Amino acid sequence: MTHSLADPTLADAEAFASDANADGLAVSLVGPCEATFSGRAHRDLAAGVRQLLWKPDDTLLVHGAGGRDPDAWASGGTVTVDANDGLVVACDGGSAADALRVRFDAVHAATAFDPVDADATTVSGTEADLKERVLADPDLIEPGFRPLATERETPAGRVDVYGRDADGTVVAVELKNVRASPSAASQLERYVTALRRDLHADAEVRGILVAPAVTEKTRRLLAESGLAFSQVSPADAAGR
Amino acid sequence: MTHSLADPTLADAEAFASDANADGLAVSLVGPCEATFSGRAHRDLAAGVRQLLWKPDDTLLVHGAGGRDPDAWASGGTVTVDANDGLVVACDGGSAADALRVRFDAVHAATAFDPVDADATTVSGTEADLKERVLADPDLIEPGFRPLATERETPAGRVDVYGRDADGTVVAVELKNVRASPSAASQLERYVTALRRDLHADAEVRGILVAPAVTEKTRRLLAESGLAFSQVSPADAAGR
DNA sequence: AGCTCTATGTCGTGC
DNA sequence: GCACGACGTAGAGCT
Repeated sequence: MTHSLADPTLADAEAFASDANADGLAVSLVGPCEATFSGRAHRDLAAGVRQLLWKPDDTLLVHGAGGRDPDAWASGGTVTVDANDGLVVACDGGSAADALRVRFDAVHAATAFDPVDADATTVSGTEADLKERVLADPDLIEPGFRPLATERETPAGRVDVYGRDADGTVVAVELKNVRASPSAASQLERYVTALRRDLHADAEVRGILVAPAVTEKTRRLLAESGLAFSQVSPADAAGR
Repeated sequence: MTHSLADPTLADAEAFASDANADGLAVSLVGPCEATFSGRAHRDLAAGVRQLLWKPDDTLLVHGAGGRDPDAWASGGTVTVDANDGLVVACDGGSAADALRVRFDAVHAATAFDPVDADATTVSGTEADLKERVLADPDLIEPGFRPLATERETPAGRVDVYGRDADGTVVAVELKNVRASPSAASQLERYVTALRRDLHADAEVRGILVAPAVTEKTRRLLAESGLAFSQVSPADAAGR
């Protein structure tokens, strides 16, 4: 399934890579290369040793020395390989004008393998879990709060949780499972304003930001807008 | 500089990887593995063939069949390798509670190489370029607009460009080099509100969103908030 | 270290 | 297919 070449000629590397891709395999090429990307932005990668990963879905990743993100990448286009002048792996970005071109002077190592699909990966602990948690125990948000709907539509977007507080006042809740930034405060304010407009002119609408924490500036923005903050962590059961 | 092993024993792979890392090299391991991540969220990768890239800065990337983003990753911690029970490459996330553990049943291919630094990469066509462009020719935003400051601080965050229009009215400009979403409108509204509060109570403050395009909902939100939109593309010279 | 914001963000979801 | 918002966002720039 997995096979490799050490120091292949460029012609051999070209055949190796295109055969592997035709077989639905992922290909890793390591060697000195330069690259350019042209699309929404422009990117130039000066000569240096990098790894190119060509996935079966025709995603190209060019990785250098550091960082989680590739130095250059392309996806959603058609990939071509050509060994006429160096080994050129190129991706024309399909509908977008994005184009990536990687040119290897030499290939030190080539590996092809049959990678597992993304559905072998499961994730938990996301905002969806936080929502489940507060719906199961609405008092976490505020004693007496009762949810009426989730993802309620407003002209300004969907409110995460919509309900009423102990006094029967309408409440819009915005959930964040990370420390909340100013954008979360203005997002909530947008919803509250839209709800006030949508309901009767004299309708009172409260807004509560639910998150494990807020930044200082965010706390101030909430206060200025008359919005509340309720501390709830996504995981632990000792909320509020 | 670049060297490889084909189908090494796990002990050999361990020695290969730790030696290479000690020499400041990047290491690629391909083979059947499973992995778990525990931190801000949880992630489980069922058994399957993947590529692990261990960069010299101790970033770990686990890539499967598709997508630009790794199936799992870790950075900012200490990486350890151990071949006692499978080949385990683990990263304790340092200050964060993030921990990634990858366990290989076998290693089909191992490659070590000396990757080029990120400073070999240059980028252009970003929002910074758009800012330069409108500062060089402020009439692109609106005839008569005159910039007074960039990144002006307000209690709600930094205004991209701050100036006055042809009538002398204060203007806050928010730049986007992509099609603008509702979040851009509320970001601009935050700044305008903060400026009105900061300046005299009777101060008039206008807000202009500068972007190549806006979505329909964004256009409506701008109108409701009394904010303007000015179409300027990051690249082409035919603005306004 | 903390905070704010950009990004070729990418990715999922709902229309 | 477009739009919208979350993301273990990552990464840069500034205080």
